[in-house]
Amino acid sequence: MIARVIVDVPSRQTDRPFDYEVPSAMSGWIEVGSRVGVPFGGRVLQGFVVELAAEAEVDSRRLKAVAELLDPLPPLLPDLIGLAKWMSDKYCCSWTTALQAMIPAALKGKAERYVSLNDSLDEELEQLASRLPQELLDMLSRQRQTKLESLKERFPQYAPDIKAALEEGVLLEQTAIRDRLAIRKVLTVFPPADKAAAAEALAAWPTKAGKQRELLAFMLERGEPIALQALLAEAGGSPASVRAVAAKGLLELREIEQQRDPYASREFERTVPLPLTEGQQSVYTRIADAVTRGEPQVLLLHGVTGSGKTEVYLQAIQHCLKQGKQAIVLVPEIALTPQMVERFKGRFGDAVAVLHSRLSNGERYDEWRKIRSRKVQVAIGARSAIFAPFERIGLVIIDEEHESSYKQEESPKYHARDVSVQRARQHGAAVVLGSATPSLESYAAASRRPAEGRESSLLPMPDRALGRPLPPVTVIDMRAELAAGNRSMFSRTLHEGLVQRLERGEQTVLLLNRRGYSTFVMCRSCGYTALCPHCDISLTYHQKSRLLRCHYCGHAEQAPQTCPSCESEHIRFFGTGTQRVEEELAKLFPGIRVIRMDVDTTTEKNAHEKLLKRFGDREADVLLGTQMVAKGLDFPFVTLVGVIAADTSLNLPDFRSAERTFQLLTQVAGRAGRHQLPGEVVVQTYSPEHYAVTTAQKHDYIRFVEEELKHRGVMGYPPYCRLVLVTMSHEQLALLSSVSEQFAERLRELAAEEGVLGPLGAGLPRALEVLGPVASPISRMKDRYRFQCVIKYRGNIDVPALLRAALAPFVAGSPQKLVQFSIDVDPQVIL
DNA sequence: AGCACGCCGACT
DNA sequence: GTCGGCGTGCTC
Repeated sequence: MIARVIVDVPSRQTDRPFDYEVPSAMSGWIEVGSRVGVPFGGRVLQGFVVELAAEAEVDSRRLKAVAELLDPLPPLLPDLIGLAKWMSDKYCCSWTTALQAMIPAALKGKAERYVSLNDSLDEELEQLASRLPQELLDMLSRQRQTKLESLKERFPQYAPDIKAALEEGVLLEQTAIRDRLAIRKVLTVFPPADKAAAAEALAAWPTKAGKQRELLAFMLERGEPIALQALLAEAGGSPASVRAVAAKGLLELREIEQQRDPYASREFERTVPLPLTEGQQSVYTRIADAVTRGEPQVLLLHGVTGSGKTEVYLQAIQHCLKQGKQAIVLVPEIALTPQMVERFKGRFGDAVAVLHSRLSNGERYDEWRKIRSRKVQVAIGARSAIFAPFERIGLVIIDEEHESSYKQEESPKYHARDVSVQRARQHGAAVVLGSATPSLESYAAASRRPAEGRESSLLPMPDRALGRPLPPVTVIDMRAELAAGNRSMFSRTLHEGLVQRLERGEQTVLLLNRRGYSTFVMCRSCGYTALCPHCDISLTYHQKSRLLRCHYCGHAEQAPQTCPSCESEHIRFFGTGTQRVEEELAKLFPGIRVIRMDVDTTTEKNAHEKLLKRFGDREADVLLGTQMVAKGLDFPFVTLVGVIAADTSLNLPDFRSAERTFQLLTQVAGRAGRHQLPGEVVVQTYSPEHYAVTTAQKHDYIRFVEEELKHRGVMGYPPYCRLVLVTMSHEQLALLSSVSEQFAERLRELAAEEGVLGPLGAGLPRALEVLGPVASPISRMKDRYRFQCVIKYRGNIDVPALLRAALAPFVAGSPQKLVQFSIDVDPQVIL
């Protein structure tokens, strides 16, 4: 039998299956989706079996055999192998890059090379002693297999001799793929087996080594095993002292396996389905129907904030499970709060696996294994949870489908929404896109007139579940505030609102639209700003470490005391916008309790959750933060939401800036007055007449869409066309400039040959434009200059194929001289 | 990505 | 004359 394998080399030339003989011992085990180690170009690499065949396509003399099978249960399933191929076609990445995105980091094995003595060659071995140090030979005879890497590390000067001995065959080399991480082990200290002897030893303990004595006494007292770390924390002492006691045979120290379950210590109160409102019921029926029928369908659930979308999801999933199928729920990373997890665990208990970036690699691996081993039927997680290895998916839910975090910024630059639709197609599953502010793309797709005899795929839920009205939104023109002599960052209305909440003991959420604010350094005398020496971008000031850091390349330097340019002392560090707001709040409202949530305060593990819990327990009056306070929070005592500056995101030169602003305002407004107490929203802006602001004020999504569609149509942006962003980079500006011109020219030629080159505005059903090349918004990064082309097209054009053809002349050559191309299909930001 | 093969400059 | 630079091409 032949296995066709995609090897883990992400290059264009190796982006195809290679044939391998399957050894008979593995034949029952190897399947499509198996992870294997295969010999490839003189070394062993990890790869995935993408096909099994009876006959090889290459000459049998060239055929090699699979070296090892890495998992008893294939980590991938045939449908995922196919999905990866689809992704590599659509997003112009290699097949292996797409495959890698589907497995937990723990399974990204690397080949390790081992060395051992060739025992069959006695004479030569003796001769070896003259060339290699005794210590090295001892090491080899002691352990049967020694890592080549560690040998090279310990005996760097003998590297050539080792290499020669390997070539002669006196030393043998084996390769094996080692996973990055296996089952977790914890060093644990066990109390003495022979208590009496230990007690005796303790009594007769010499005056020296008092710490060891203490440790032993502690363990005798305790009588149960304890993790080494915990022992040191409780009883003091060092690992060395524990080892010393263990060496005397009075304690035992060994590793024990530990199961990682991030939620193991938590009890989740079971909940039962709530009665649905009329609006929820009809939406539920449509979804349940689609799941039952098993036809792939995409439904857009447009429900206002607080309309009870989650309850509909929960009951739809329940229906899906009853059909014997599995369900995947995608949420934006930031929204996967304990509140959210609790709702799913509360309804489905142990049938849920939770996958999010806050888990350690090991925890994520264990959650993933629950899915693969069929122990759970529901997976909830961020973007990559769409690759959960379920075999029979009935329902995929994408909550807050408009969120930009569903697009992966690194290769493979996939959009989880599009991947979901493709995966659902393979399974006959329904996809439910849920949002209070659907993306224009999804809304346009869903509101197209349904095919004959079909119902619309747009499911509106215009009413709030608890019957609370949407909160009134007051828009404050900050220009008028200034004219009236108010130079504070709080308008009089917002100030008054805060005073009232403090008096009544209610809570306020303050949103700072962080874009536009930054943490840069500027000299007030000469205007100098600190820039990264490797990237064309200002450095970010980190208050904690007093360092200036580059966001893109990691460069860090001391923050200067005086201006490096004019030596003035008027150099200012503009802290995060939230810090400034916090200071202002403290000044205006002495004694106010503020919880600030931004990148600075949420870096450590679970910080996000702890802060929210404190706010939920009413330990603070104000929750102040960036975008992260706008999403999915539900606190009954929040009656005021203030947006400090609505328009910072409006003025960005990106075609989605109005949409982003509308979404943000609508989302954050939805945080107010969700329960018994009525809420109110104050939006401060310098552009009160902008349609993104006025429509958000009226909670009028439809009106916003109409207005925004007009603009998109005029400017030629999605959903009227599709975009591909090609970014090219190189150290040498001149070379980059010439290559990028040639590439754009070649692309236009190829498009012309296909008969599709032409302006989008001419009303042709198929048209493609190539804009640029121009310098990228960040024109230099990590010492490489960056140019970009934007491709706009409409109609059924195989753009990836065109791109591949246009790239062909530029992929050969030495890596140093090669211009790097990065292709982003359906980019979120082009600026 | 590595690694071998192959054709032109500065050395014993 | 040779060692080594890295351009080119292949890996089942």
